[in-house]
Amino acid sequence: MQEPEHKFESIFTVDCVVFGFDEGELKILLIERNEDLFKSWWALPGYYVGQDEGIEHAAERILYELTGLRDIYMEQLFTFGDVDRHPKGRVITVAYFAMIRLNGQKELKPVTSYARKAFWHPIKDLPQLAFDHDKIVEKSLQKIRRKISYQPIAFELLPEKFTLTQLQNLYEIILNCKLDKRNFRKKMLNYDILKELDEKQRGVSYRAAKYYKFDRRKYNRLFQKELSFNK
Amino acid sequence: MQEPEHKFESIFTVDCVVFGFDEGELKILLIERNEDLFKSWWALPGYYVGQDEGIEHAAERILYELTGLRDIYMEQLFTFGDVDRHPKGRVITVAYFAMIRLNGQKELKPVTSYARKAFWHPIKDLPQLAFDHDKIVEKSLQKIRRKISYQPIAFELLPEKFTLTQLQNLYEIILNCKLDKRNFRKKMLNYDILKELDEKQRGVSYRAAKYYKFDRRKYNRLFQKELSFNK
DNA sequence: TCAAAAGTGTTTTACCTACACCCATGA
DNA sequence: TCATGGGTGTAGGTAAAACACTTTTGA
Repeated sequence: MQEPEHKFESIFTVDCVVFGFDEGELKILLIERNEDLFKSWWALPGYYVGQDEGIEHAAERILYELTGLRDIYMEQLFTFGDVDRHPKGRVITVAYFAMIRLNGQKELKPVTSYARKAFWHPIKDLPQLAFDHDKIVEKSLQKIRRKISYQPIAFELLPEKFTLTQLQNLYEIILNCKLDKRNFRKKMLNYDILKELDEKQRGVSYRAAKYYKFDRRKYNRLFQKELSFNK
Repeated sequence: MQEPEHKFESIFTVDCVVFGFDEGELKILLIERNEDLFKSWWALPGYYVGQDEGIEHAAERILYELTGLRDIYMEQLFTFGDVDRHPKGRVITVAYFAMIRLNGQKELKPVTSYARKAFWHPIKDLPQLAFDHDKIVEKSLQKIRRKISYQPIAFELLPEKFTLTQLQNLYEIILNCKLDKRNFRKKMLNYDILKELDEKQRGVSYRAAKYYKFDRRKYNRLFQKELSFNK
């Protein structure tokens, strides 16, 4: 199987597209690079995979180092390996995407030095990105658009308690279209994966909305069914 | 961004899961290895990615070398990089899957020497596979099961002309369940992506079935719509 | 009392499901 | 004429889509 002219070694990395939802906007986490290469450019948080480290582990580690968050919904997205994607040589990157709830906190504190800062950027208004990271972002957007319509990943982005309107806004932003309020509610509540709480919004100058939370147990049951396909 | 203890180089490869449909069975193409490592074991066709070769290109090249086929539907599946997936060191592999029409030909001639032989194996009855290739096969099966229900990739497996019953059989085999004949036909024809041909089966000792072919132009229109999601 | 968002039902339409018999063909 | 698979329609149920007004709250 070896033909030496084809065999070579490559550096490989992971890059993470971390989605958050805040101020009514879908955002992704970018770092400002502190390296000679693409110095001061914005880039996706990414890093070398360790010699004795699984890829998934590397992705989780990087996310932790940048955000202090663990146990986050995370999924492999795609592997980008164009010959010329890295100016200094062949670097193959495995992209992951993650979705986190910001819970109101405005800033995440990186615990590593390999980025000068980490900031949330609205997806609508991204700066120019280093390497082929714009391609990676584009692909991850396609992915969550498709995924949201058959799996309720949107909940990962919302706070523990949320109103149906907040949920609908999020769907509208991800799918980039208006949804009908009554139909949306009917459909969502029909899935029977939301638990209505006793609590209501407070301090709003309009009729207070009920809070709901996501019922992961019920969801798992539903998703089992979804996997068994439609006859 | 560099922290030397994390940076290292890895060999990387592509592996292809090539699906075919023949004798009423879903099959995948396996090679018999001719290397010291896993000698004489069955494995997915895979190979080192070249220094100046894109990953996708490598996948296409390998498929060509093993089957003589080009311009095949092919898609990146997943990247497998467990630390211990290769006994001789860290090898990361990008898996692709492909679907080809066998057109009645029983054998494909590899044009390389890195496999002793290449054979079609029924998916129901696979031999033990080298490395973690069983995991890769499992993942690709999940993928096509899901994909077939929102994209008509099944056509790639059938001959140019096919009967609705052949198409239904293929769906049943991939989805692993019985489908209702009338409902299946109604739904398929409703998609309006099949062209009815004048031709019929010949030489069969029962009522001859009409041949259809896949209308890629109409399909593309449909798929555009599908991508714009449901309000 | 006003502004702003919450909350609520019905009708129409399309699609999914279940189900059984006659037809055409070659042996 | 027989065996084999090809081919067809309908009724009932479920989910999606379209659509507008009343309610609650604080300022």
